[in-house]
Amino acid sequence: MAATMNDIARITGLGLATISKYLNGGNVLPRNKALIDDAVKELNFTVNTFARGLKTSRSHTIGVVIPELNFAFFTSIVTYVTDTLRKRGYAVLVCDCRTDEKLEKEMVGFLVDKRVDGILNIPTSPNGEHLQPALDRGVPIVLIDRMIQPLAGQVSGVIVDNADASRKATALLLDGGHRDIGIILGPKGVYTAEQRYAGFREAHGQRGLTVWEEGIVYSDYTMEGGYVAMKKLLSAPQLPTAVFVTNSEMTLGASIALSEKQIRVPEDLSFLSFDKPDLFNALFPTLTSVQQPHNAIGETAANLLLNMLQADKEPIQHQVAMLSTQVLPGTSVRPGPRSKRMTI
Amino acid sequence: MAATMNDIARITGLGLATISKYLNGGNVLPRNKALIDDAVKELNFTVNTFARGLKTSRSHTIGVVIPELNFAFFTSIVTYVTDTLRKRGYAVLVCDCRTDEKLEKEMVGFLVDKRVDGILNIPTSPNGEHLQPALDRGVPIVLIDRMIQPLAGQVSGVIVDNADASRKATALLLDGGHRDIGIILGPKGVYTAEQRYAGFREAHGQRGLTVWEEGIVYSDYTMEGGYVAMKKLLSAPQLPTAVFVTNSEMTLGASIALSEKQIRVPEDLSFLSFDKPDLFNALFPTLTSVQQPHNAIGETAANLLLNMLQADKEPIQHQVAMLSTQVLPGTSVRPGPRSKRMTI
DNA sequence: AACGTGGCGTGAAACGATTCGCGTTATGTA
DNA sequence: TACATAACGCGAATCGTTTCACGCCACGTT
Repeated sequence: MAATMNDIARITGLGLATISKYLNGGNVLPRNKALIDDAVKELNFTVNTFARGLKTSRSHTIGVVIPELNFAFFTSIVTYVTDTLRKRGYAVLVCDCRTDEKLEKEMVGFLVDKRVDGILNIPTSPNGEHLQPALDRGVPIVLIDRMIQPLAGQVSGVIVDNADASRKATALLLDGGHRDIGIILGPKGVYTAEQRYAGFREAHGQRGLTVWEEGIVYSDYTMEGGYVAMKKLLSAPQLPTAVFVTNSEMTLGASIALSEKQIRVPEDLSFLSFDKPDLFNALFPTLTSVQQPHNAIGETAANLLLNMLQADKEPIQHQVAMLSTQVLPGTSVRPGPRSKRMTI
Repeated sequence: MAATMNDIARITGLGLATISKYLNGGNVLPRNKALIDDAVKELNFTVNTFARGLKTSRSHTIGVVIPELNFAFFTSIVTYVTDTLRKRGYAVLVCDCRTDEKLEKEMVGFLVDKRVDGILNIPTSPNGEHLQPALDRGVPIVLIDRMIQPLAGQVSGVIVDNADASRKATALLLDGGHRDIGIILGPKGVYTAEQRYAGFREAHGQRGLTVWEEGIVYSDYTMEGGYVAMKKLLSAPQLPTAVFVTNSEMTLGASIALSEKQIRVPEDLSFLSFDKPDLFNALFPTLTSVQQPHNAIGETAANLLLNMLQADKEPIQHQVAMLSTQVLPGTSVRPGPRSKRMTI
């Protein structure tokens, strides 16, 4: 049914090799260019990706494995990644593993069987075992957002400097005089949560201050979790003077808890978020936040992978790109009661 | 490098045809089953999808084109669709066209070139031209959430009865005595927005009531849009006694506007939402809403497509599945001041 | 005892591109 | 004019499955 290169050869009178060469960007006489172009249009020809793949062993398809498609940050990354790859002719197979390690492993296998040229992964499993099938088959891998130490040297990665981001955010609060700072974190054991926690402590340490341990709340990066966590902070005997929420879903939940309790920001409480999506702008115009460069993360990851695919024979150079964040000033943070707590 | 069926044939001493048959679920002597299984394991063999595709012209890959990956409803559908399809061995290429008709068309072409076996589409373009390349090549199509009349008979579809849903929701308010009802709609011209608008009018008409025209606000289905729209309703000279928000993003935005203005639900205002995600439960435990069966929508769409793929030679029977919604009772709606407005 | 039947197995011909190693032609130089 | 060189074109093999058309064998039936 569909037209093949043989049909084009027949119509144009050219050889297969010539047509193939032209279709792949090679040099051909102008007359033949035109001939082929016409024939392609007339027959509505497109290259058969199966046949091409069979010869070249390349699918021009990339697999993306993420923990949850419902999380704004992940979705955003997927969008940028997909855009960048599609512009280079790559399609993207998206796999949401529901934060399930078993499912994640299954999906990597699935993608490998589908013969993807590379894999992008925001890992759920902390140890990286799930990627073994891909490594075994030499499928290039780029991790995003979360590192896996045991895999260093075998994969590339793109992360933001989470500890630094958290340090900067905390510093803003501490230097504003806050001492009783609440922090709502992601799940214990998740790379980003640990890093952000570390930065929080470091900022205190650098200033010779102790951390207000009661203010530390581990949650789950969901809107609901943020809501519950904020409620918990607000119902404790001692209230924080500032709260740092470490992702955008939780920020949404937390802010709903705030307005429920009629707590004014920043009059009653200073409020700082991690990663404020664009659509927060109208809602929380004053919100101070740490911004992750979503676009850059996605593009960098895609480009890193594309480079690995280019480097045909030379041994691949794995690298980890660390992107920096910036604090986006708002008015949701104001000076706190500096004197309230003692320095060490 | 990778093992092929030839290797298996060599090791087991069997013919290619036998191995192929077994691998595709055919009957083979138990002894040979074991032989093949062992060899497969030993060689770490997996079928080469390129070669298979070349012979069968099937990629076992489905393309999904949606307007925005950042919208909870769409993402949710993608998740269910992907799950259902993966269980049947199909991979999913996800394309977010950013509500851009030109991009949407481009993506359909891209998917067709990638030789997807079928396309699932929540259409952005209202006329369906963008699907022509797929139709020309006989790629089965299932539309989701939004119908395209000119394509009737050429594609299948899965929608919910939006008019009915909206009618039921509106009826709840009207029968509760509300007359000045605000409704926050999606963009004019978008299928679901029009349908929900129609249902809103019908509910009034059925009761011989006139619509409070000032309460109709077209927005854009975003959180930000819902926020702005609600603010607009609240700043008009005459306030609504109830507001119906027609998607979940806008509900979130609208409810933030409400708490900003310290408007209590349902004391000051009755509030009804369309499609409340699970994670709203903790935040708005009392919210009354119209529920769309996300899971069923995704599964039905996937299954409809799978059926079309099965029906190998017989002419495909196109059908449109219309799923129903249900009103999930909460306490965010309470009787309104029945007498305030006159019947016709 | 002859014969039909059904279950399994096999060889070889596709599917439609890419690519290697050569041939042919045009161009520039001595 | 002859010849080196570059530019371009061509034929044929090849990638790894699927599938068609048979062949073989063991049964059970009459």
